[in-house]
Amino acid sequence: MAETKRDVLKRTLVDVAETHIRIRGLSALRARDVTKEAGCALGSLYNVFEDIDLLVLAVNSRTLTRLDRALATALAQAPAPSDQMQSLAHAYLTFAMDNRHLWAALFDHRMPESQTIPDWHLKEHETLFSRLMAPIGQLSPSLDEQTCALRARTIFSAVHGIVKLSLEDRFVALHPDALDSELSQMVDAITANLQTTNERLRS
Amino acid sequence: MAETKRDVLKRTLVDVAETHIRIRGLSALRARDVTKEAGCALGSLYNVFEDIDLLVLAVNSRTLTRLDRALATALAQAPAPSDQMQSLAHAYLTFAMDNRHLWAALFDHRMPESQTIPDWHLKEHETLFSRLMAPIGQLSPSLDEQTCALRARTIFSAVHGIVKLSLEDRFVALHPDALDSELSQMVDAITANLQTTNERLRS
DNA sequence: CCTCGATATGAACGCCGTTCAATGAAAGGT
DNA sequence: ACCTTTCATTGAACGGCGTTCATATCGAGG
Repeated sequence: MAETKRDVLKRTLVDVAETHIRIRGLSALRARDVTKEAGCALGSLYNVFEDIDLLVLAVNSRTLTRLDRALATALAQAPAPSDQMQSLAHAYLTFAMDNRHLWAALFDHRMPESQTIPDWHLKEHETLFSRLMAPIGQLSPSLDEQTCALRARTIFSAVHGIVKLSLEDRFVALHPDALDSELSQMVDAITANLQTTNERLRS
Repeated sequence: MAETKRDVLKRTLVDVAETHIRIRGLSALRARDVTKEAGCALGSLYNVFEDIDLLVLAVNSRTLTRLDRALATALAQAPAPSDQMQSLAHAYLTFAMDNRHLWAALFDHRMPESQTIPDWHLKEHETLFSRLMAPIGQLSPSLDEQTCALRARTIFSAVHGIVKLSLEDRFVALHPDALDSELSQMVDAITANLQTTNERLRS
């Protein structure tokens, strides 16, 4: 099936919105700006997307895909599981710094008034967590899959918290080297804990 | 100096806004709703606050005060530094769950267009971090004060990340017991790491 | 009782996301 | 070639938002 004109417009709108968010941030995104730059009428946006939030989700979907590729690369480049943990965390930090606004949009965007995020998009987020499961499983082979998934989510959240608060305007900016070293230290603590947990379970 | 009418109105507006955020969340806060419920005209809000963001900061300031008191209590109730770390983390989780919208507002609120957060409010946030410094200093006496403050910020961020992502609508809700146990595990990992760090530095 | 500075008011403004009647374009039938 | 039917496109208009400001109201001092 060929690409319809509708598909072309849809892609153009996502392209324009992505560029806007990358440069000016999510909070500066305006339906009028996007449609003007895409060369279509204001109303056309609503022929293609239900509302502007679904346009944002389309941009976030792209960002998640790129982020996941970065994590997969980081995973492949490290040999031992403890190296993989470090590699994943620092790849996450690097991606966040290189894509500040697009990455922030992943977590800052809110659906309006009790409208829920579509399932396909939630699953894209879960993919991020699951990247951690391989090294966790190797460091703690005694963990069953469900516990492993839970642990992956927790560790992701901790690393995410460190990166997020560091990059917010709310707080005094940290020296990049200090941030890097703090993150390494935290991942070390987590990795060591996974290993001792495994030893406790084996005995 | 007596409390002027202006002060009374100011307190009433913060009271009303606080209740609104507690019940309906920050994103549902409207200048018209607040002033109507406070029994004053729409414009009166702007005689007392520069804009609605400073009203939100006033509410957040109250929340930070209550949160800090909860952390101080948690700290006082635990004897050993490792217990204090656990106590602080769980007090944070409890406060977040008991004050979901007000607590979320602390981190979800954004100043408009490159306007910066006032210094007095930034300092209130820093107070939170510094609550961690006592137990960290005891677990790792070799750390100098600056490193200690840095570490406090990192550990706060990690715990915060776990609590924040768990309570977001974005992801599937976790069973409260599982969340509690994951948080304990993470704090254990961090505490153990602080101790081994200290031993490495002493040798 | 009047005067005048300070305070309170809410209609009006500009901007926002969203809607929808009107217009235009494309496809098919005769 | 022409009409008809269907569907996409358009942008003025709508309701809701934070914010402003000319005007009305108040209250203390003369």
